[in-house]
Amino acid sequence: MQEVHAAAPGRSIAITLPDGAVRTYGTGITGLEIAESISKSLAKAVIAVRINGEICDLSLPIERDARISLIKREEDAALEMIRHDAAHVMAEAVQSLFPGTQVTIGPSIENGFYYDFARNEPFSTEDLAAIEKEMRKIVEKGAPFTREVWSREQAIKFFTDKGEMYKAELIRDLPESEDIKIYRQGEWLDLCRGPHMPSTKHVGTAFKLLKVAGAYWRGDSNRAMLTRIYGTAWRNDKELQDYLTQIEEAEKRDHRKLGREMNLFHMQDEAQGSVFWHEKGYTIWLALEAYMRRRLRDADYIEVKTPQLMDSRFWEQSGHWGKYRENMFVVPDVVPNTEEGGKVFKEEPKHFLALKPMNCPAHVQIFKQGIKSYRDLPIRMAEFGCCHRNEAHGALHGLMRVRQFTQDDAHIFCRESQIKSESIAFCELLSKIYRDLGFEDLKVKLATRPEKRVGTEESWDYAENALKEALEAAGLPYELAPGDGAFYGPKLEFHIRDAIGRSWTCGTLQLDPNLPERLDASYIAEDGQRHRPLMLHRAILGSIERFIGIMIENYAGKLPLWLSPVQCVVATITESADDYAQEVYDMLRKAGLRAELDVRNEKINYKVREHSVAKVPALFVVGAREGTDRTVAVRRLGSQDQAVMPVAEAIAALAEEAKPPY
RNA sequence: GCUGCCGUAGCUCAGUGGUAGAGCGCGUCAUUGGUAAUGACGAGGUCGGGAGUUCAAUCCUCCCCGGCAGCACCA
Repeated sequence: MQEVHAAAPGRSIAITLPDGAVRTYGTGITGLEIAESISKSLAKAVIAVRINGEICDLSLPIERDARISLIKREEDAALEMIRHDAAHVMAEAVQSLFPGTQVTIGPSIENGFYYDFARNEPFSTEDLAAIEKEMRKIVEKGAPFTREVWSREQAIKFFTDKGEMYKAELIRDLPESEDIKIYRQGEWLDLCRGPHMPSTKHVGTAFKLLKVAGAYWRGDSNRAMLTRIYGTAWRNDKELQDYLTQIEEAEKRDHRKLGREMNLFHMQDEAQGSVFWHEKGYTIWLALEAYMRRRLRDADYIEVKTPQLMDSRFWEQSGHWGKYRENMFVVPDVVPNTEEGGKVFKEEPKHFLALKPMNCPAHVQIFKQGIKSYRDLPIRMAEFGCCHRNEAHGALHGLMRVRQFTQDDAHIFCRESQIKSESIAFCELLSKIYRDLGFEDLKVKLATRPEKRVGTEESWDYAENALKEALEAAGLPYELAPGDGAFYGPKLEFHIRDAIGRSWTCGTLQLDPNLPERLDASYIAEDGQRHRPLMLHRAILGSIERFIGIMIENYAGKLPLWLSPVQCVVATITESADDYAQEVYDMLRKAGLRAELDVRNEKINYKVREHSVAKVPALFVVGAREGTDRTVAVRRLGSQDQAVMPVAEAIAALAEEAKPPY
């Protein structure tokens, strides 16, 4: 809030600068005037002022003693303002080029900004060039941003009269306590919380409009679809260029592109959202799964396998039929009609089966077999469970969002007193695994009690605390996501970013006291009575499909040796080395390595290039010399040189390196 | 699902109201080479599907399917 403090006129105030120096000014002094009083060059460079920690307009009169710091363009804080101002400039440009377009909201975002417009005919990519050109004109003009405070009625009337129904709605919804602030830039004005830089000129030239997309008004799919224009903006052209290059580089890592190039998997229309794993991709899968099994076994998990297809009665009990059905694939339990050209089903189906969207209810069924004692707890029940979810078409995305996926799922049945130790053990297991798999860009969120919830405050305190302590014990930094927990319990979310900067949830830990109740799971405690176990849902990779996708991008396709589908290629230089190459290849296979033999009639340059492009980590080149000496010329991916060494030694070294992290 | 853009050979893409072209890949032949593309020749496409306009549609219009980006959803 840029509050204008009431103060006696003519009084002087003490301004504390970041270096601790205290200067005295008359009340109502502005950030800009302070800058001018220090130096002319500073006054020129400064774009905003931080007053008591809050970023404000340079023109805002300061009425009380304050700590201030002047913000220059070079600072990170400036970026956000450049982007915000760019959004305003874009809105002005759009309204001048396309009269009748309504403006709505336009914030700065990571790497740029957007503005949502309402217009009968949505914008297309072709409009971007013209809008950008107009923006440059506005920036060039350099109209000052000036701030006004209007009365609510005046503002609503003004925007309503202009036909700006969205702005009027925004104003109506502002809390009574808030000033209605209007920022002018030349002829144009907008409702805005601010702050802004001194003029449109300060936006600079390092911006670019990137894409157009639809976006719902107020993020609500029941409301109007607006047109959103995205742009990026930076301090200078170099930063802009770097960013654009970075986007290009990221696109090269896209797992969908690499998956095709490396022959890992494909997808096709007839099975949208499901993956055809090719041999090479499935090799990665199997290696990863085998690694996970070892980790799970060591952490005292048991592994199970549960049905794909279960009766709707079962899903009614679990609650999925009521709450999750729209995401489920439902199959009528009827023998199909075989008459040619006839209906698929002769009779209206009365009974239905559904493909499982989750593994938890099935795990509870296994838990319920026989009578469990408190001595059996905790039971850690794992499954590489294949689930189907009928995701919206627009949500599907390569391996990241699919309709059929396999979770490294597990449910821990335990008593309340075991939540803490189980959560700690889980976080430790997870961070060990993420480390092994090469993940550093990990974001952890602790989602706490939402407004609508069940359970007592004490149980929430206990559960949230348990998760917090688990994170701390595992040394994982985290952010709070207040109110984002499930209605039945708090949860941890482990987010990993993909190449293009999108964030995906992989691991998760959720506390669920609800499902055991619904499905009537119990154990016998010391008191001889039946008690409800608690359930922890947890996954580390999340979905194996998604995780492999993220790994491909994380490593830009250059997977560590133990996960590489082809670990070594033996490539010959001349035909005379064919027999020896075959021998080397056999030795590699015998050493347990995934090898290929390339005796094609091609030049060595060609072979080296091809296997490098295919991201094969090790290349054993053999010619006549190597055959005679029983050596190989080892060339590693990414290296320009090669090392000639005895074949046995080279294989032993490679085999050693190819051992999984566990 | 919503908005916009897109759909041409296995891949990346060019192109035109008169039923198509390049590079890579693939095949054959020649070449036997020393660490990121040897050369020649050849095969390969109902131009996503359907309907309409037209003497004529890959091209224009409409519908459908799919992909991409964002939104919504999801975790």
